[in-house]
Amino acid sequence: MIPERSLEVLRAIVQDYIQTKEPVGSKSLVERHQFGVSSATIRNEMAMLEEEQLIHAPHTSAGRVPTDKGYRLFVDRLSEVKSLSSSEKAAISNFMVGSADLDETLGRTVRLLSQLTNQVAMVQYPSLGRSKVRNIELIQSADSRVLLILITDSGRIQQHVIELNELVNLELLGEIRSKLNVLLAGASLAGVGELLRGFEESFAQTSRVQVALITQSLLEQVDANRQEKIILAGTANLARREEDFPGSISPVLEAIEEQVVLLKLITEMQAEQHGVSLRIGRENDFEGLANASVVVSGYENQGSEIAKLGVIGPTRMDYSSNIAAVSAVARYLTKALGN
Amino acid sequence: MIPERSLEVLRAIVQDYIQTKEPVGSKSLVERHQFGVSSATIRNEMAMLEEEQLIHAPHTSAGRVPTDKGYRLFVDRLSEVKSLSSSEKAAISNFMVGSADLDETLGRTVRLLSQLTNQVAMVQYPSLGRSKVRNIELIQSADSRVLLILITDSGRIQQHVIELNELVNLELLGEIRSKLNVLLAGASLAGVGELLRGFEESFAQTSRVQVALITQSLLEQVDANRQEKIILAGTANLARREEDFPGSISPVLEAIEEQVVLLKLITEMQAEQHGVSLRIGRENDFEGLANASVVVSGYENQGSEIAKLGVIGPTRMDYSSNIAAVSAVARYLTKALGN
DNA sequence: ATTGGCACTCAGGTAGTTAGAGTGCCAAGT
DNA sequence: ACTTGGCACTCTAACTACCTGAGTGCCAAT
Repeated sequence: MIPERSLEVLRAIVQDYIQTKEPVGSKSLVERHQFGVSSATIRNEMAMLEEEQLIHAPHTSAGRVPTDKGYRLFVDRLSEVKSLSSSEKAAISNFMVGSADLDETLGRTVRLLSQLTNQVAMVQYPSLGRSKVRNIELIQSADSRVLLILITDSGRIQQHVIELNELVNLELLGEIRSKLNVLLAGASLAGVGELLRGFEESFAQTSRVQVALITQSLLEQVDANRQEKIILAGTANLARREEDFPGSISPVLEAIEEQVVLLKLITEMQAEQHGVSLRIGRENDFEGLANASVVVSGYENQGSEIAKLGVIGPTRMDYSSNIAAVSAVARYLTKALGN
Repeated sequence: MIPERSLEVLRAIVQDYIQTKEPVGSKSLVERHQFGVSSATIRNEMAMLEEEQLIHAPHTSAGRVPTDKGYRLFVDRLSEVKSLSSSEKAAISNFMVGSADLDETLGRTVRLLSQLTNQVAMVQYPSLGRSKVRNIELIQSADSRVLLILITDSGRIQQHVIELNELVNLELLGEIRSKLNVLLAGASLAGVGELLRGFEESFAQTSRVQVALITQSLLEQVDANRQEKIILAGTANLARREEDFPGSISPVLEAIEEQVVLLKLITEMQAEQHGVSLRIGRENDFEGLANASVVVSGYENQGSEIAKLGVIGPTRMDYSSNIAAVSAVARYLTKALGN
């Protein structure tokens, strides 16, 4: 086991490095912190820590910088979650006021999070996996087009335009609509496919083509929910931290622009402590994020997690405050969705 | 007037500079182009061009770089719009295939444009100013909530959730819905406010609160359309061109993240030639875009312009191809919306 | 008007030097 | 068994000096 004092030294190194952005040496360390010992002793400690791969010297005569492993140990065992300042809490409450609309709520949330952390913030749209159908509507939107609207019990609304290639028959549309609702109301999205099997056979031969087009589109809607969506804010914060990314920020920008990558990342991450999950540097198995850390928390509706939100920043980020912010915003969002 | 040959020299300078990213000197100029004259003559020409503020020397013994004014003259009088390669045309056609949904069409368009140009692409959502109401739907989305859907003749669908604070009365809802449609179908959005005046008075006293809530939300919907929306793609392309932005890319990122700035910019720009409008460097009166150029074109539906799209990149961009791409994509989008 | 020639300028690269921060290790002290 | 002062050593970053080459402006000759 690593002795207590070594851990203290590690903590000090991480804190100083985050603050000063300079590799930290033994001398400045004893100056800034009250260890009861001399720099030589600290040097010995640092040699141990280096042995353990927790810190690393960029070159022979430079100070030490935490490794990914060092940061990991720091967040797991050494850091306390800062509580938010009252002005931050006020900002959160203000942001959340008055929006019934899911799109708007999530939009506000992501901007809030990016302002709070000064990092790139992301919010995943609620997964519909566990949702249920509340209502299905079919509305004529042009001569030969129908608008399909799917409302789920989590309040998510999904719409899609269907091209029927022939004039819309309003009577038929009404019939399809009510039959669909009778059949599917309350059903889980996962079960929709099964329930729809053979659905068009309850219609007259001549209508079946149209019915099939509609049910097919409905299935696509349900399926489209598996490939979820993420919204981002604060991309400019990345550029402002440019010097924190050796090389260039462009691989990071590319990674976060690629929804697929982000989604994969986010869904792989499982909550650790404080309901927050994080990946540090190369723990992200995506190359472009080798110098980035990701802090993520789930948010809930009706008691179960429906999606995630979080921030992305340089490995040298202030983990304490970012974890606090992500976790707080997730809680507030959960609360906001509760109404 | 500036003599013909001087203009030839300017064109050569712009072309070489765009290609090599190096200030271009008199000697390399005569090597790369067949002017029938010596480098000394070119030097004289260049002195004239510098007099006219069309080019500029970063320092005494360096080559010349075009100024904003120089680029402007180049695009206005010297550049020919490249026609797209057949592979580019193919890419456009492919991208446009099969999407009836406005959201999806615009999403594809913006990604297409960013791939085609290797710049940051933007697409503005259609302005509803000149649109007309096609259909209004009211759907119960929870016990005390109603989903208001507004469909316009440009195919745009807008939705909003209304909290009624009491149980939804389905019969009343149906009544409101049909009366609204009778009243507003075909009306221009601008006229909706006028038409709704006194609308709730045709309902029983007890219902008026709910009716008012709904009409109010409808008006907000219409109003919300004045503050338009822009979607972006290819932000990572900025970072890849980092060296083209003296200082840092972060002001540029900030500018394009700020929808308000972009919208102001876009709406101020009026079509010049080839239906394309551009702002070069400091012609953008926004400071953060001092080293950026913006290429914009309008796209149409039913014969009139409904919104704009374009790209943003460094002033040292390939104007010919970008203008060609923007203009082509705008035309294709217009065509796609025609269906 | 064009051109070859020439003196001049200046950024950027190379090389050498220095200062300072930091290290590892050892022998002595507690 | 730790701790510590001391010391030799290392390496980067910063500064200097120097040089090279690309490019210029100007002038006298064509």
